[in-house]
Amino acid sequence: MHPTIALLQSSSLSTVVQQEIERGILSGEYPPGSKLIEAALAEKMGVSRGPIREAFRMLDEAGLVRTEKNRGVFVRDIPLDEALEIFDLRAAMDELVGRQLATHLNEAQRAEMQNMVSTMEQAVAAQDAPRYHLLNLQFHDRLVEMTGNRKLTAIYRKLIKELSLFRRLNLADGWLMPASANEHQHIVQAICSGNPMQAGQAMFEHAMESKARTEANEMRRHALPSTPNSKSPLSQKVKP
Amino acid sequence: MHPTIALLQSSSLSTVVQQEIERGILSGEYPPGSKLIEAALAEKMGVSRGPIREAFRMLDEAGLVRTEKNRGVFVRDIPLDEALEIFDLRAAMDELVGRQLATHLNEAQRAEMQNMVSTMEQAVAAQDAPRYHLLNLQFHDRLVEMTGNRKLTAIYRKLIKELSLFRRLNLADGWLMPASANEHQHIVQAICSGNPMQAGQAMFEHAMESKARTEANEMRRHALPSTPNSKSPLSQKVKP
DNA sequence: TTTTTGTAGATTGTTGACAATTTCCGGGAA
DNA sequence: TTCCCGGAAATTGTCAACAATCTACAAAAA
Repeated sequence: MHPTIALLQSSSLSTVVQQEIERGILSGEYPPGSKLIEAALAEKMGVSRGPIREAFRMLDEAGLVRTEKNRGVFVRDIPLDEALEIFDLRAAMDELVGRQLATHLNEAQRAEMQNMVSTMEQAVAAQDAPRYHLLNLQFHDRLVEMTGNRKLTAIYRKLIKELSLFRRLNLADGWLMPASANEHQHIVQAICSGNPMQAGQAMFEHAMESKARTEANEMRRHALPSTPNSKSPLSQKVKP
Repeated sequence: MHPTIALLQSSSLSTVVQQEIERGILSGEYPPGSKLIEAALAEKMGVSRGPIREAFRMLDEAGLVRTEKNRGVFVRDIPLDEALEIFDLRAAMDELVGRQLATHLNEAQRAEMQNMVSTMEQAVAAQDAPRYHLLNLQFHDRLVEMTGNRKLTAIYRKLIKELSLFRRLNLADGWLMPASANEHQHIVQAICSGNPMQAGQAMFEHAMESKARTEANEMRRHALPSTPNSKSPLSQKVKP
């Protein structure tokens, strides 16, 4: 079946609107804290406000926006303490991933893992931080997916999306790339060794390293000036 | 502020409709697989279809219903394999709970935990299985809540709700109550000992016991006759 | 000056109507 | 009988209009 046809059959307007708004949020087009106006989005996407509102309810339940009655919906701004909580939760999930992969891993999966790791090492050698960041996300997402646990995969992805709303995340840790890459190598080794506890511990510690890095970044940033934000025509900054 | 006023300020129709439908689903009024009809629910609750649809989108994202385009929304029926996946995930989360509680636990929390355990032991002594089941849910929910990790708490509760949709869950394990109660005592001991690894392991193993019990129940049930279901005026059974 | 009040505009909350699709059911042919 | 094909009824998808609420700004009072 043609992909476009399949898409139109399975997805109503609410769904594609939801995906489009979600894309805008994750890409930074609608920054955290900004207000999403039903009428403006409806006109931009050429639909009425009904599907927009339904999409808002999905995004709210997914944790990407927050709704205030009679005031509107706003892109969520994850506070530091909540981000740290999410890191703890993700670490526990990653530990489970490591344990399960270590117990049943086939040859194709082993090859795929090592392939991803060497690709990331190339990015490190090329000093390509953005590419490394992307590959890192893909690596961990794929590992979770390889467990075959669909609920685990779904929730893990939700957590990653929420973490991406913690804006102070992505930058300024470029010089830590080699350390992170080494940890990945260690993870793959532990998983392939077939020792669940060791693999789980490697995953857990890697996740906690990521948490510690983020927290340190945040502490350092507390002394720096505030960053100005661009204003999108569809979103207005809410008053501070 | 008066509680009624605060309630009316925070909740729109979509929210109370969502809670009401959710209550109906979890209470079994709308059994898994049954179809939820917009117009019928709208008339029953005295609102138009708009809020009903918005509530449907929330429930869909929460995993309690499934939506098929142009066909309607159905109460989700969790298959056995997905239930087992959820058990694995919950075990990992419970392990995290045990570890965190063991590292920082104050006196009031310790007393509360032991209080809950002895209440449950009374229910065991009284052979009151329904009461024990309720207390068990409260015990684990409270433990998660005591970690202070809001995201963990929210996701844990979502998983519990989904598991309650796995209908073959609640019955026929009455004679295992003493074993479960003993495990609880062991959990509290481990947490109070301040050893994170031991506490985590106790929680993890308790959760996995629950998984094994459920799986064994399901295997046994495979040879039994199918159970007839009552038909609600607002929900129609979908064809098998 | 500072605070309060009132009004106009903007935005969200809700509803009912209409279009599109699916489901149900009866009739006819193999 | 069984299968396949209409057409009616039921149900969902979408939209536009109206009501309720909030926001912003200016005028009036302390």
